Amino acid sequence: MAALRHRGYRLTPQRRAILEVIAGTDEHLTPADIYQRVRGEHRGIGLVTVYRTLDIFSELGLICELRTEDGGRSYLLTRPSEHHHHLICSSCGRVVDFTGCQLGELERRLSRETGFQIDRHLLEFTGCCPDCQQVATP
Amino acid sequence: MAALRHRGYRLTPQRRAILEVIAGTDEHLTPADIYQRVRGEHRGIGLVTVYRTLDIFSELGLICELRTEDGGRSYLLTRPSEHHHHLICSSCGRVVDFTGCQLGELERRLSRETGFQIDRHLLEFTGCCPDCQQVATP
DNA sequence: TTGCAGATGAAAACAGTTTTCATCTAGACG
DNA sequence: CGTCTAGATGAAAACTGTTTTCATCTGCAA
Repeated sequence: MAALRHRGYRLTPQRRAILEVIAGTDEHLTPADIYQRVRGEHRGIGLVTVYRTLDIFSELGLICELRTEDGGRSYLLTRPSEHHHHLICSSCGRVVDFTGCQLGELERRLSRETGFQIDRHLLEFTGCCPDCQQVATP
Repeated sequence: MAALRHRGYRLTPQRRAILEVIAGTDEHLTPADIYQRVRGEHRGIGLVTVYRTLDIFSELGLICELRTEDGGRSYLLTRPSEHHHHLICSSCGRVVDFTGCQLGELERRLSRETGFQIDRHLLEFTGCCPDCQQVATP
């Protein structure tokens, strides 16, 4: 939260509430989800504010944005602050972070072969989490 | 194109034109791009038809959909029909396919550690292609 | 040919996101 | 403490990309 002030942003109750909601769960939430949850304790808040705040948080690296397959977006508290990727349950939407992608070698190979100067990558695994496997196959 | 008929879809001039446009370039095109190009030779076509056709083609595996960072989508002829990923130039948008991601071991590790039953993954490298590097640094 | 399921295009509906603008307020300063 | 103001907010409107609806058209099997 102090990060906000350091960058010249104000610390408003709305922003505090939004961050609390995101920090209070390990699900990934869409802007609409967040809007609804924040409204519980903060009646008059507008969806616009949620969008604006998410932009700021994500620019500051406090939260991390992920794109779902259908083009929607959702947000998640940045937990491991290091470089990491996501493992997503296609059934319940649960997201698990993992580190250690070991793509350095592949990146070097591609760079050599194509001449691209590679500066980032996106890796996502999708599957069925243990809980959902149980439900699916009784 | 025969793939269409085999699956019970009709072979219409609109569909032919759309596939031609996509096959005629190695850029990835958004629905709007495709619409515009097809209109050149096929005046009355509607954007709706483009959307519907893209859905079909992509379901048939003729083209492959990719999500851009800003949530948009674009399409590309499926060139290597095997499992492959993309290397995208962040400057000009050029897309290069590559195979051989060697994520099998990582997938097994994750599966073991998290209990997820993993069924697919998404890997994308982003960087600056050789042409754009030259333009950027003269 | 003919018949008709499937395909098309126009317009309207929709969902998610961004802009605009008048109003409000966090917090720096006196 | 108040005061002041750049920055923040909320409501409504605008926008963008996509999907639905529906009346009309057409590829193609018989």
